[in-house]
Amino acid sequence: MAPSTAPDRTSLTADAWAAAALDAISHRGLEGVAVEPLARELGVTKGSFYWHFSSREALLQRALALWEQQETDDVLRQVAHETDPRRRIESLIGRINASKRASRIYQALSSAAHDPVIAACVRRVSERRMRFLLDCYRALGLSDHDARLWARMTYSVYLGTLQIRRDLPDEWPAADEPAFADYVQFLMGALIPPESADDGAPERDNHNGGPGAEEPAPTANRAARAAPDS
Amino acid sequence: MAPSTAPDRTSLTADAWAAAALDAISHRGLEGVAVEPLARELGVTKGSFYWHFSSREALLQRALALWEQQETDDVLRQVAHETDPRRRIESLIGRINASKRASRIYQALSSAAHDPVIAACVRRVSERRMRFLLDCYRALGLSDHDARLWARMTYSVYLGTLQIRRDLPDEWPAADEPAFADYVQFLMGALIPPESADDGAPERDNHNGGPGAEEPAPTANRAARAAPDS
DNA sequence: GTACGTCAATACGGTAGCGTATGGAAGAAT
DNA sequence: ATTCTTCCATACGCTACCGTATTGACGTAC
Repeated sequence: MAPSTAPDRTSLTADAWAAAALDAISHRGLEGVAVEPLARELGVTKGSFYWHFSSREALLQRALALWEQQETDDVLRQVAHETDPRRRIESLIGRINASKRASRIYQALSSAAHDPVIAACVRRVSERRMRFLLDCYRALGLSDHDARLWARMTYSVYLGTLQIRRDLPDEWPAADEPAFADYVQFLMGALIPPESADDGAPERDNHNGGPGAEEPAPTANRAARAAPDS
Repeated sequence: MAPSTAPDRTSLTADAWAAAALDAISHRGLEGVAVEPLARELGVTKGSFYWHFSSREALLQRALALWEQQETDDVLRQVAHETDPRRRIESLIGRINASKRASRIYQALSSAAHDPVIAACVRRVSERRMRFLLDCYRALGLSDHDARLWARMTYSVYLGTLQIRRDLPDEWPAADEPAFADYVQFLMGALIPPESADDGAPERDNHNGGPGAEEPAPTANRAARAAPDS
């Protein structure tokens, strides 16, 4: 009878709970992750929850793991196919208007850094993003020092834009307005160092000639780790 | 009884409660603003609170008003004396390392935008900051359109830097390290349009690899330090 | 069928926090 | 001194949530 009511009545996986928890975070913040309200949303009761999880804390940890994985997978899928570092940066800048949900989760977690578990998770994600940018700028031929300056600035712009989009929605143009493409273009000019005419090679080959031809050598090029969100 | 840390036992003003609430926000987030814990911290009981305020909501509103006022006064006090727009921007950039407490409050409030009252307050403060930056860039001779591009980017860098400082403390240099002044100098080169005031496009002839190579902007040298205050 | 594992409903106890009711101490006003 | 106002303590009920215990429905193995 009624084999397909609104939710699948068959069962509930732990990941379904974790996904619901992430949703709650994005909508109501971290404190919105409460067992009983979540159970109501899922059409079950606490009895179900405490079969899958030992505590609310366990749910949070699973949700964090899910988020961390999604966050890295997403970027890998969308940016990794691009090999030219300049285009990688451009692609990242162009994705500045991506998922509101992802940015809400990120900001909620970041502002809940009292919890050391959350803080460590946020830190790992941030480090991966930063390292990705750093590698992009190094691949442009910048020194480690200069690449760090540029990466810091670009990542700041990225994070700050998420904030502006939330705090000043009027200030942020819709993705289909010309002002949006306009601003993205402006950023691409401002956040990518000039060609530096004397240094002709746009992509300076790696000093380690080894895996130059081998495309996915993971040891030499860690630029395939992760980066900003979707 | 038990005046543990009570500075003055005579009485308690509503603003003292509001200040304590802001402190709680900066340390434990918005949900850290709870009547009974705050009362314990202040060495009194709920009886006192509900004499001064009608509800927790009223306390939050008062705290928000206090924050909004402090936030605007702060900037006015520190930047208004500067009249040259270029130096104003430089001064703002130099204050990027200012109060950790203020940035924590800001981020906690921003990530609690479910509450429309908080959202409106955050929005007013953000609008003010943005307008201030906009006026700075306009005063440099940029068109309204271009000034908006630059202001957005600079405010993004500011907000994003607060995030990085929290999420990646290792990535952020201490205020007394040379790397800090270094980065601030880099930002001043990147976030202030070149002197040629007739163009607004983000084309630059400055800095291709950081501030070390050539002499940066002519008026950039001080305002490169600020102290974290809490 | 019976037995067992899976998943969930129900009922219960416990805690933290909000808000109210009431009374009381201390100074000011009379 | 008596009253009034200010400020706070105590005690209470209420709700939301956490976590546990117990039971039951349902499928599958035997």
